[in-house]
Amino acid sequence: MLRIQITTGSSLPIYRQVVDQVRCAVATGKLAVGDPLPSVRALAGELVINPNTIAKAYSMLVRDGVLESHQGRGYFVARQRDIYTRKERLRRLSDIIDPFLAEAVSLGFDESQIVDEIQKRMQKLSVGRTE
Amino acid sequence: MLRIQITTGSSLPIYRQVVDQVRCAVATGKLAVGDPLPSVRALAGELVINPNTIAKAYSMLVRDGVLESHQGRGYFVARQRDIYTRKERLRRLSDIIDPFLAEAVSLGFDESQIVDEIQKRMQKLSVGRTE
Amino acid sequence: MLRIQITTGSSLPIYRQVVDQVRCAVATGKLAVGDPLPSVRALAGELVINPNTIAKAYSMLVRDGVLESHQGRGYFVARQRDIYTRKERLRRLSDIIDPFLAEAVSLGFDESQIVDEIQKRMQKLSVGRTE
Amino acid sequence: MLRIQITTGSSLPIYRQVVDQVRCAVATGKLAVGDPLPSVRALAGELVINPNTIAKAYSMLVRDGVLESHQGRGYFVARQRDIYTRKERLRRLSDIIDPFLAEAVSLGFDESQIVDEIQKRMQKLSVGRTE
DNA sequence: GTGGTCTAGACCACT
DNA sequence: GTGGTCTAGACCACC
Repeated sequence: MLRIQITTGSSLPIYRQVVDQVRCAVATGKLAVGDPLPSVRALAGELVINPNTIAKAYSMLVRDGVLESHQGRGYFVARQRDIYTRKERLRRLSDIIDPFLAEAVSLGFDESQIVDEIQKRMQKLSVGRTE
Repeated sequence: MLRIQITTGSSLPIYRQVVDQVRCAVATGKLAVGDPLPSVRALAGELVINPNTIAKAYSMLVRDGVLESHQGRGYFVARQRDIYTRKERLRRLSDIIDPFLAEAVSLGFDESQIVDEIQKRMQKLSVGRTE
Repeated sequence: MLRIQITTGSSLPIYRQVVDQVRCAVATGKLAVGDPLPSVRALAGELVINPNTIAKAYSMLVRDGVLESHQGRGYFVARQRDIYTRKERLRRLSDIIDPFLAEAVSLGFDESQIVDEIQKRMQKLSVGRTE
Repeated sequence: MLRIQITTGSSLPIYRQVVDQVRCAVATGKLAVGDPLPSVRALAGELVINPNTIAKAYSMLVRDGVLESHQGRGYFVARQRDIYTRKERLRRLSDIIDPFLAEAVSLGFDESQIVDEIQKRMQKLSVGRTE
């Protein structure tokens, strides 16, 4: 069962932390098609946050085709399909790269430092990978 | 004089778009130390947005040491200096790396693709650099 | 909960009065790490001023690392950390010392009187310190 | 003849820099009663700023009883009189001490460091003192 | 309920 | 003309 962790000390909203972690787990293979997710109430209780926040995160993931909900049984990883064309995905990537780089560069980091830090972070994400 | 472009309807707030573009222009040398910026009212008029929005963007850049304001004269590019400690800069970098990577990974990109795209973008930013 | 007082009609802008008082409260331990601040709207209502003015004060305190904001929950005292380099802190100190001394000297006070008064004030600030 | 220096790189408005320096010079005895000041046009030309700015500074000093203007001859240091009572002067001092200390303390400086820095600055001001 | 963004418009300070 | 402060009020995102 996926282990979700949130940091209340972050400026990133809680529901986004949940969405991002589930997406990452699916993208990296930590969660396989058909795997169940923690129930809304269980997860909300464990993280000591409002169940509505989890429900919102899950339903966004359903809307995006990452999860499926089965009435009375819970949420499960959906069969993945490429929703976006390659071009669309690249456009979305560059949309988020530009503000990220603007901030990083003006913090005084150069290309190699940024890439280094990204590689460090990616390795942490990949730990526990099942695939 | 710097040419700023914004897209209303983006999820990125207008004032952030302005901040990012000014930061990039300064970081890449398109704007040099002492260069004046478009006046708050002029830029607001040109972009057809409220002057307060520009004022907010500029004042954030002042707080980050990118610009200086001079009452009655306008905003100017400040002499760049290290205002944040190394630890603080790393903290801010990691703050923006995590949501960025989460989004990129969930778009289906892997580490090498993300790094590739970042390197491409960085090269484009450097083109036109004066210093 | 922190009690903030402002004097309209002062030459010091309202948002600066708020910033200064919160800073003092945090620096002297009257507010501890994690303590919540009055909500933007509640404080604005209590002081009978516009919420935007409080929002401006709080967001400056966030940029200086004194507070943290959490969407939908409120503002909280942040874990204090050194965000500015030693050089930058000295630069900021000298920026405020010169106009302060110019004013004090022109009021007819000499060095020892100014230092005396500062020491008195500092002792008052430290009274009530918790840590 | 008094030598006035302004830094356009400061956030302190030019007219305030002029006012403060004249006041300091008078308070420390660098300028004695009856001494002439540089003419508005001469000083404006020397500092490469708008004559109105100097005129404004001088007329504020006249209003405060620091200078006297003699039609066609220029501005001169006025016979000093105590405009404010001791109580009033102390009130004004504490008015400016509080925001100053709030900022200094939250920059991480303690009492001895602040006093040190003030003593350094005061020595610089006193250099060239005539009295 | 909370904070975040943006608008429209006023009045003041500075050059 | 420039920026700085403040108000009033809207709409959205988050919990």
